[in-house]
Amino acid sequence: MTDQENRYETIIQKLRDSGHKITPQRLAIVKILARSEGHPSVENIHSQIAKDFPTMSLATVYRNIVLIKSLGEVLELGFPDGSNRYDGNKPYPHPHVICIKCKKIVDPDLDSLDEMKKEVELETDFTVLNHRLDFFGLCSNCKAAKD
Amino acid sequence: MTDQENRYETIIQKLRDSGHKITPQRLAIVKILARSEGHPSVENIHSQIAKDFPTMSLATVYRNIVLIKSLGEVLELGFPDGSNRYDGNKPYPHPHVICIKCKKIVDPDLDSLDEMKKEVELETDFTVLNHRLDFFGLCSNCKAAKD
DNA sequence: ATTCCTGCAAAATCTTTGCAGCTAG
DNA sequence: CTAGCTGCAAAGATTTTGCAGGAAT
Repeated sequence: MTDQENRYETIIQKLRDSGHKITPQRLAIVKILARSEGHPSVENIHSQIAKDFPTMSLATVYRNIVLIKSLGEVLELGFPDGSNRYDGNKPYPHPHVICIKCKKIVDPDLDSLDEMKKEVELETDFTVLNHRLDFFGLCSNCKAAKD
Repeated sequence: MTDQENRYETIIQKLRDSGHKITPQRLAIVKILARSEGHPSVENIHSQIAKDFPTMSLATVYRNIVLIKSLGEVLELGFPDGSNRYDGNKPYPHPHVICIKCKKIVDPDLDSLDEMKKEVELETDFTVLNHRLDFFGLCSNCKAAKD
């Protein structure tokens, strides 16, 4: 079973377990979130579904994202320009590297993350529960481009 | 000269140099941003000024923040709940540690930051230009509190 | 004197909510 | 059946913008 099928099943199961109905709209949203290809926005999710399901409403996308967020099965990525994008494939906090030109998002594996977290707790006497680590820059393609 | 007086002079000078007028409203906003005590929000800045200057408008606060941001002299901190707060005292990217209970924000010095940036560039082949590093948790006071 | 700035109100986003009808279980 | 869900439209919340009068230089 692929990672994405696995995520899909997990989210659907959590919805069932918490007594929520599995509607076609909900299913379509979960399917896209489980894949989270390119970290979709609300608009993006809505328009993907609206192709085959013209009455799909934005409100339903918003409501379902709130619901799935409350189950801890999707991560909301708010960006400096105010836009939000979502990750239901890796719904736990993790670092992102974002190309400011083509908007590509890469998830790096950073060995130094644990160390940094320890350093934060040591220096500030906080208990760290969560984090948000984003690096912005140019991807290899956009660096090479002429314009 | 204190750090904050220094920031105040720097911002005012940048405004003059770029041909902008120094109005009383602008001055009041810069004064608060230079200090950035507790990392104020737009509402917060506006209401502080409105005490002594009742006609002060929110639009003017927004317009001046856009201007000062464009000069690189204030950092905008967008939070997961959609709120924004500002730092004109340290306007360059730096890590934050935020208490989810009392909303206190601490700026830690992290030796591991350089290493992490290198690790990101090595692993992703991006050129990193900017970052946004926030840790969320409980500060020592809130950890100790009973409720 | 000019040019830029401000206050006000309207507009533009983005997200949430009330309601009446519909549907999954 | 019936609790929960959806679509629509209206309401919120936050930020931006057009305009005419006013202030800084």
